[in-house]
Amino acid sequence: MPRSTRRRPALAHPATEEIDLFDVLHALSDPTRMTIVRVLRAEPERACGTFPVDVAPSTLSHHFKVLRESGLISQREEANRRFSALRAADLEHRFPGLLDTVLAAHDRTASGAVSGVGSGAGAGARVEGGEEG
Amino acid sequence: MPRSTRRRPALAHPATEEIDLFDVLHALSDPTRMTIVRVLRAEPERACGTFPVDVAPSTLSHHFKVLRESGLISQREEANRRFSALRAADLEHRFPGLLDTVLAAHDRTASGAVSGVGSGAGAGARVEGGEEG
DNA sequence: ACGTCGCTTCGATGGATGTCGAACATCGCA
DNA sequence: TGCGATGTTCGACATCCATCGAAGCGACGT
Repeated sequence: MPRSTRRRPALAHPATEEIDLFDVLHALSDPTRMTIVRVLRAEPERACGTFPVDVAPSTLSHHFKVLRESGLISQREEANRRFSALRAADLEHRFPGLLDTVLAAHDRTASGAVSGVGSGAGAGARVEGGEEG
Repeated sequence: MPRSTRRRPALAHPATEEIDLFDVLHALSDPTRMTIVRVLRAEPERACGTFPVDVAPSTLSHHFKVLRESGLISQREEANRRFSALRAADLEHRFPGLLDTVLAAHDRTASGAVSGVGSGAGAGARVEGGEEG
């Protein structure tokens, strides 16, 4: 048995045509998850623990699961790290313009919120999502 | 005191600039409310009880309240009837293209679900599309 | 080998949510 | 004035949801 990176059940992602609009809207209606999506939109990939959100690891894991099962993100395992990426192309194919428009709407609301995205100084930097609990 | 059509506290609507994206997304993430919005998009105004949804009157009232407080619809009282209308212009002003894009996404998923609601508006309000990797 | 790191799963918890039925208020009509 | 239509509010209820802490598991460094 290969002891490689495949012990746990392979991460389940919905196919592009299976992506449900209500799931997407629901996933996007949470500030923490919106922050994650926004960060992911500025970077091709990122490890789970490096997002500028202020929640417990278990909570973060839950949010990633919601995002993944909604089809918004994909996750890839590498060693003991899990990298997430926005399924921008799939989303664009399934719901043209949706992601851009929603993200633009959020930008308009909280303009210039995601600090340090792309600079690698994300850990510790807080964004606008996370204190509403 | 004129005991005319203003006994109940006037219906509270958020100002255009007060409309919250998360409230809108959450309101739209419910199938019943999505149906209401879709119907309203094809008609300028409609009485509450005339929507093709299959829920109890009290439940419907709840959904209208959610929609109104999210800023998606406005409600006007006339006699003992309450007419609802989509705040399309306000939404467009606040979040350009959002409503059209979300509705188009839903049309794409379940085309022809709402009886009598033919896709009326919705053409080309797309914002800067095309960017994914 | 042992401990640490990264992340998940489990169990619990408090709050929000969708749903209903019953009761209430307003208006129009006979 | 009484009744039916329209729609709301209230109370109840089951479910979902975001959150946390504790425990577990695989990978890696010392």
